[in-house]
Amino acid sequence: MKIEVLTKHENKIILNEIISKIRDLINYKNLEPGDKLPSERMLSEKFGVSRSNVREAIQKLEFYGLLKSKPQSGTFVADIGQVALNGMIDDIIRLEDPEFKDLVETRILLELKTCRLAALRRTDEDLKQMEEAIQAYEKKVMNGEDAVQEDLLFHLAIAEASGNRTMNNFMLIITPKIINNFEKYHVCDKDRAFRGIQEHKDIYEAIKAQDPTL
Amino acid sequence: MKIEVLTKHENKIILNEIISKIRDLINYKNLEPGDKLPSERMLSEKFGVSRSNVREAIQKLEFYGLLKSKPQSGTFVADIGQVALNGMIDDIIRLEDPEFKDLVETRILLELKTCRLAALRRTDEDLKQMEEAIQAYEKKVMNGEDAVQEDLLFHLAIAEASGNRTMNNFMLIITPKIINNFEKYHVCDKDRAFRGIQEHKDIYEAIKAQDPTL
DNA sequence: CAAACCAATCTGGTTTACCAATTAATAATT
DNA sequence: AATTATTAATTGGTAAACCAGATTGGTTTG
Repeated sequence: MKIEVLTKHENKIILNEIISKIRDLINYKNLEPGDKLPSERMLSEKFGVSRSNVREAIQKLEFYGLLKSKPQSGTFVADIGQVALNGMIDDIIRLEDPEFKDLVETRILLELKTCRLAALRRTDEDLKQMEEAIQAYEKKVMNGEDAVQEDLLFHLAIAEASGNRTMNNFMLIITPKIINNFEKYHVCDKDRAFRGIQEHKDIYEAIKAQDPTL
Repeated sequence: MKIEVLTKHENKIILNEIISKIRDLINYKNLEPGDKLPSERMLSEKFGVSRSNVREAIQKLEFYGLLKSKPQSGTFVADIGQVALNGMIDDIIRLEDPEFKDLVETRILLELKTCRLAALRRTDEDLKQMEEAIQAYEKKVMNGEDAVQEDLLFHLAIAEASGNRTMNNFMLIITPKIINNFEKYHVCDKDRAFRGIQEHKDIYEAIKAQDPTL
């Protein structure tokens, strides 16, 4: 078989095609939750693609909880009905890379919520971490240096203190994407950074006092 | 080399170990944003693990936007400073699977927000999708059947109508996990399902009227 | 007749070998 | 000596080979 190196985009296209074909197969064969998919080898042959690609597609669907593969056994349809499975796969295929405004919008939403949760649930250990992050931030700003990283770490510390692992994970996913887009525009002026110090301290005090009214 | 089949958990452990070693290496070598990491082969040799494992670790860090690998060229540190990079990697390693309450908490937060956004931004096409989802839901409930899937699709339709790809993606990630945990307890009784119909219709009308006060 | 056993086969996971694009080093040319 | 051509080595990606656990159908045994 001819070996070819694909770009990230091309790879995404054929990945979606395979996912789409897997969906069609599940429908055509009327596979129900718990049923076994054909083996990766058979799928790769049937679809005319390499097993690596089939594995990639399966792993993606597994990430979204639609399939479940067991070692030395097979890949199985998750405990989700056909209707939901079709809807979700369509959504997954349709899903494109997020725009910057989507990221910011989501980040604001998550930060508000994690702050409130952190105020209710923070441990002393969490407080200590946040305190360190603030001090690092303040030090950088006072020296006139860029403190985007320290700012970020403070917010991640809050997310961790919220005790909600899902939101913490989402914050981790969002943050670097924001940073990358952020640095392009370089929005952070000096005044903003100085105001940031007081803001951070206010948030810290509120969380310390366990007062969720931010 | 001895071949060994690992459980998902064991695999996760060694993955985190490799990630941790990559972080140490970046610190030790003082790699800055844009600098190139040693090749996958060298890393696998240095760490005493297989290249597959190294690739897995790199892909995970790439998912979180900390590394960037270019075909036939190398793997590079993303445009994120050392401080942030260390903080994020520590967070990623520490991150564990979410608990059920975390999922529900996040889902509620996202649904409220996506509803509000959908009310502001929905297109006619979105409305049509939502309408279909409601009808399917109503039909199932009226027949006394389980309608969890249709309920789910309605909420996903809202997420899509919100126009925020990040939140849409997050909803996709959360939903199946919720379903799996949900069906264990089987919380959905008949009365709740019937009330759901009216609730859905109310939400639909509010979004149709572009009124974000849900 | 049912249960236990066994070997052949199948499966997802893992390692190995190989590919082509890229990069560096070297040679050739002006 | 500087610049361009050319060759060799390196790299992430991909396909193929291999592994051991699981499955299955048939056989034997109680």
